[in-house]
Amino acid sequence: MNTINGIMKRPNKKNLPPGRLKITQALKTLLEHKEFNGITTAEIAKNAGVTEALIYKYFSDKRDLLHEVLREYLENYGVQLEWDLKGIKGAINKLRKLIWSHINVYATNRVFARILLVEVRNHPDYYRSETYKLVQKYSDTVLSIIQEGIRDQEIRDDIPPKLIRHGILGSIEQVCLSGIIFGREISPEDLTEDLCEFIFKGIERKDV
Amino acid sequence: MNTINGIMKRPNKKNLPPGRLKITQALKTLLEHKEFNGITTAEIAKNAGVTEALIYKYFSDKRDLLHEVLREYLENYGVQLEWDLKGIKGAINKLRKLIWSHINVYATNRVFARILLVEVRNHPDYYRSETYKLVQKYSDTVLSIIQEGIRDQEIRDDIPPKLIRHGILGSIEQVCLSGIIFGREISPEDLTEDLCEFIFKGIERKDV
Amino acid sequence: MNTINGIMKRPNKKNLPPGRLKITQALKTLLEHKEFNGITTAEIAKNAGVTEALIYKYFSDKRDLLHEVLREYLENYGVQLEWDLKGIKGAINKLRKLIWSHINVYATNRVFARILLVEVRNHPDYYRSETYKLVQKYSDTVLSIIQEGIRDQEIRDDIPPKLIRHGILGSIEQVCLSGIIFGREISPEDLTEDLCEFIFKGIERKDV
Amino acid sequence: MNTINGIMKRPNKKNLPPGRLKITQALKTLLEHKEFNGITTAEIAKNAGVTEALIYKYFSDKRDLLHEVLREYLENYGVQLEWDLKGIKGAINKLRKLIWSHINVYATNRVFARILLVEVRNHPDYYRSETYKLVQKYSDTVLSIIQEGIRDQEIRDDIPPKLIRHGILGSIEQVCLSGIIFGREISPEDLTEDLCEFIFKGIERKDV
DNA sequence: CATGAATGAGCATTCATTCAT
DNA sequence: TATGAATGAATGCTCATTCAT
Repeated sequence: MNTINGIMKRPNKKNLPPGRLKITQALKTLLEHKEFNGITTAEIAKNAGVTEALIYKYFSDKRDLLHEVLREYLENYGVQLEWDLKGIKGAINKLRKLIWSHINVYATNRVFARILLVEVRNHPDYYRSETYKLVQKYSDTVLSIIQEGIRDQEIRDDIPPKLIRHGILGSIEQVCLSGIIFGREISPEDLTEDLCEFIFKGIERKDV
Repeated sequence: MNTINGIMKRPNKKNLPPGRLKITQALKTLLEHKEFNGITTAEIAKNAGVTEALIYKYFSDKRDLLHEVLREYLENYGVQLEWDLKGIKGAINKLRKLIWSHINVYATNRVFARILLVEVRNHPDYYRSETYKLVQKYSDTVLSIIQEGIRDQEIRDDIPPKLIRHGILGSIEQVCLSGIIFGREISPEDLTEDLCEFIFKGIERKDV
Repeated sequence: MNTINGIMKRPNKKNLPPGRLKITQALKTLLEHKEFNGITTAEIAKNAGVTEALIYKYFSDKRDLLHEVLREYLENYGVQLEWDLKGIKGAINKLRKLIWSHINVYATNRVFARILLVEVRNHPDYYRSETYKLVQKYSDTVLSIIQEGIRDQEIRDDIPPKLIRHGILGSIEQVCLSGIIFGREISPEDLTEDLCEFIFKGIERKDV
Repeated sequence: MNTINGIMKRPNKKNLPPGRLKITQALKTLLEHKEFNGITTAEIAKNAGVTEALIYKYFSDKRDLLHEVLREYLENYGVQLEWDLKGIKGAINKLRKLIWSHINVYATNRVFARILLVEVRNHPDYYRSETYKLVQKYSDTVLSIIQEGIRDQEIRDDIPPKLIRHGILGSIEQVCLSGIIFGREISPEDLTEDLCEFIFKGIERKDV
């Protein structure tokens, strides 16, 4: 089977031009130790072994390149999540797994986490990008699990589903953020445990 | 009495040159909406209504200006804290008030909080600055309250005091950080409550 | 034959980018009337008909540009000297020709002389530059002629060869310096005559 | 007697304002280790213990300050020379003493020498300054000694006196310049000896 | 006699971006 | 598919100089 650790290889990754791949890879590598604004196009090109001009052949500008890198991460996470949720029954169980998956991908992909939480957030062009739609799609996934839970009477129906979603995603960010910014360890298991205890106490339906 | 909200006006603030005052004020204002690296000296000067050169008459460079602004905040908070702790008895009670004071100053001075938590932390020159000594002084204050608590048998003596301090200050940062970065509300009362419950359960001495 | 005054045209000169050529040429021209520190990058760029940024594409900084210009001169002189020494027999005769060549290149290339004698000398980065190695190579050439002279019993063997070299090169500088700084005429023939009389009287071996 | 090493104290030196004295002294000190263009007004003021503004109370600009410092040296040298020539008989003997005096003042006052030989020469405002008149006066002194020598038939009358003067002063500069620029020792006795031998052979009248 | 406050013009250097080939 | 050459608009910072007091 064409998988690595349960992650499907994207088939189109193969036929992307080599220069393009080198560029995105170079940015990822550089982002491990520097913040995006501190990285120059010259640096990216040099690390990629291509010329600066090539960046502008494949990406409309420097931020667009960042969005594309983010998109790769998001797509991988999308595939991963789909895999992770397979065979799980019940909305609460699905949410628990999703929370773990989310925290885990932040814990193991600091670059991904940092791009999403600190690099793109304050820039309006991000919200207009194609990449942002992937985040919205993910957001929709979370919402539909919650709605499934309400329908199946696992989750209280007196809190607006979107508020629940906001609570969940906000909490995840909150517990991960300082770990990401200050480079501290993030323990997916522990954080998931703490978070679920806290969240589910509030949203789970107390059967009559 | 010469006070505002219990904060003594620094008498020397009056005889600082007007240009200097305008510059620090301009930076504070700009920091409300932009991050430090995105603010240019030209912008600061224009907002202050002075020339760029004047910045370098009063500050050795752009970062030094940032440190000076931070110092003003720190000095004010130092005075405020001293006031706040007056008349409070018992280490636990003092710590509770200190935690509230700390969270409150972050909640009401977002610029202060952002400088301290995100702008200066990664830059080594900060740790060599005079300003950093104020932070250390504050850190010492926290430590001496903890030691007082241990001595008076309010606080467990089997955890190293510095570890307790690290836990307290780290928790404060953790709960405030996402509020600060994403510009969300911070409720000093609620956060203090949550935090104290969590912290004091761990450190308070169970009387035999 | 592809020569000018016996100097081989460097073949790689042709395929240097035009902008780079324009920049070095512009600096050479400006150095005829101004000292290096008084020349701004803006001036260089304007004279070259390029933008200031291009200077930094080809040279790491302003002084590096100066070193590159100096290197061109040194390389040309190196080629010239090799040519000039061809077919000359005897160390004393070679030294005489070398002295004339040296003085002559100063006399005809004031810019070259001024860079070498007044612009780079006091700056430590020069001594770390690649260009400086060319000067050392030249220095080695002089030394080996002296050693040849000692071996062939043309030159006294009771003075350390390096001291002899120091005397020769120091004298050349001394007699040329005021001409260069005050823009006076330099007569290679006369100066060589005077210098050789003085130098050779001291170092030539009196046959027993 | 009101002298130091034979140099008359200028009586007006006493009633110059202290700030002015501090400024000129500061520049002299700084010139020992840095070139004039590399010295800032801020530096001068700081070293003098006064404010930058005061410089502009006493001097019209930075170069004017330099000229004033030069003037002090020139005035001192003028007084010294007058003293040195006292009681000497014969133009040739006077010239010899003058040459020694000139070289000696360069040897013992590097700052003076450097100002005169490298700092002011290329700047047209120097030639319009009051200070330049002192140099011309000195030049006149030399000329009149030469004319005295011609009149007394000590010196050849078939070379224009001004050409002789040019030769003498030019030679002095020539032999001192490299010592000054490269910071080498200057030996007044030896250089005077060499120079006089060379010069006097050319200009002395061979009696029939 | 001296200062404190402020400035205008300029400096070397950087960087994302463009375009003809 | 990729490059080499070039740029325009800043950027942080410096410095001689002015002027009211």
